[in-house]
Amino acid sequence: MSKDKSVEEGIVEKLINKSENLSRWYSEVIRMAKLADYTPVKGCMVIRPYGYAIWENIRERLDEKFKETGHANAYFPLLIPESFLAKEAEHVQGFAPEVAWVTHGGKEKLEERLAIRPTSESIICHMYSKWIRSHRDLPVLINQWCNVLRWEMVTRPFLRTTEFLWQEGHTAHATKEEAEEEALQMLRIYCDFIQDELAIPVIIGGKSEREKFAGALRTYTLEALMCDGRALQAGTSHNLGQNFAKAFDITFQDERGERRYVWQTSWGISTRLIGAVILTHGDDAGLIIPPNIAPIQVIIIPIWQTKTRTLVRERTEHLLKLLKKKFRIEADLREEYTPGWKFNEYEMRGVPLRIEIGPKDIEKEQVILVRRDTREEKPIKESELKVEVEQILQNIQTNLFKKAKKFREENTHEVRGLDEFEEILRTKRGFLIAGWCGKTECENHIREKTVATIRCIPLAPERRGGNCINCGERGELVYFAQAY
RNA sequence: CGGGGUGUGGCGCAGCUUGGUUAGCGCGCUUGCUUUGGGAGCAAGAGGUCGGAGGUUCAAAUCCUCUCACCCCGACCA
Repeated sequence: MSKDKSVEEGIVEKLINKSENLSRWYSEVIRMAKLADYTPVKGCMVIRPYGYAIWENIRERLDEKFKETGHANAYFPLLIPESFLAKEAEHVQGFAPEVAWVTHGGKEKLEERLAIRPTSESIICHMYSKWIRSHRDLPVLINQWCNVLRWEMVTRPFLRTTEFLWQEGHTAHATKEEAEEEALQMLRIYCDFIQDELAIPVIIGGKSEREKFAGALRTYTLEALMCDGRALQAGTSHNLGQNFAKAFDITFQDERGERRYVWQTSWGISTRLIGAVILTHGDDAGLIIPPNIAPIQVIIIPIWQTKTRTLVRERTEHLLKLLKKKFRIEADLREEYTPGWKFNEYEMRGVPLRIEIGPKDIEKEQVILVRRDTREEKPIKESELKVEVEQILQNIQTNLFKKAKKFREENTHEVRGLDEFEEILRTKRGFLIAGWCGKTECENHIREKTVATIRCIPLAPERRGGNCINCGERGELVYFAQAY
């Protein structure tokens, strides 16, 4: 918030413009909209009821899709013995810098340190090795919703916190093909979910060797472009191959009685998605939450005078009752705030649709609908309200997606030379499509020179083939970007 | 982890350079009355050991040392 302006106008609780200072806008809007708050512990935020309701909606809708595809929820412990974590070499190495340790129980020093889970592969694999004996035990399709802890240098609410909430799926299969199919299936589920429910367009594809999950055979990713032109990983799905099976000795007897290692996957999304929603859809007035996950989809603001209060209140309560079964709807009947104040408040908090009702509307048997994304206002007859609200919410949902997609398209550049590559990164950022030969040394070189990394090797490229932007050798077209 | 910045009632800040009475201001909050179609008005109130610890001094929000947190810009990660 600019100091001079606030002093002049005598307004303080006014949000900074999104375009003026994105970082500041981001933290202010989170605080002002009561999504989350800071705590005395670095990197550990409180997710407040309004923010948590978004998470609950995300969880509910995704959980349903997991169940539809045969997965069951379970819960594994928070603490993991050090020796478990150490079993898969690449895995430990990958996570070592960000693991927090429990060293004491009360006053007793522990014989073996316990890691606070940064992810649960190791403890889950340990259990799988006990549970899996026969091909008849397969596949194992388990998911858990939990918290994990990663000791981060730099933290930001939702986008990178020390503790965060997520979901991690862990599956074991008899064949390589089945595991690969599972990893891809979950990638598609995430993709549909993020695009349809969160209205965020994503590019799906594989990670390079350098960027893949520590211990995985292959990592698939969903990459979204944020409004500052940087890429955010919105979810991942790993084909773990037999790496963990070998480290944890997870074997089964096949139909011919032969002992074989299982093939595994793991996949996850986190509360980071809420950060992606905030950055993708918000504007100068505050949040815009896609209707499908909005805690409040519709807010009714009554407009009354002393003489008309009872009348308007009755109409409001009637409307509320009428729409409550179908929508997540609330009415703000507080008398101590003016309608104008409430308009701003609910816009800031990202409620997709507002219904205004006052004496003039009651006379005409109508209400005023105002949508958050376009601010378009229109009077609607009460008899058509239910249908209209549903249509507008749906329209907002698709409009948000279209807008975000348009932004992504405008900020995706195909480049041929490193100079052009650098120039675009320096000025406008965004996704850069360029050829890459597949060698890590070229990847590293590009990264050192330009700060961009390979975000994604697309599964469905528009065109195949391209010469490596670094060495010129024949390769594939991949997405580069500066990462969050 | 490097470079820069900020910590003063709930929020945003002033005061600090040049130590000196009861630490101010705006918003918010409480109570009352009047208001209410885009952030209402008046009146009366409540709320602060100045991020923390040490030091200098007759005297510290102010000077010094250390520390913690947060923000911004970079290197690593969902």
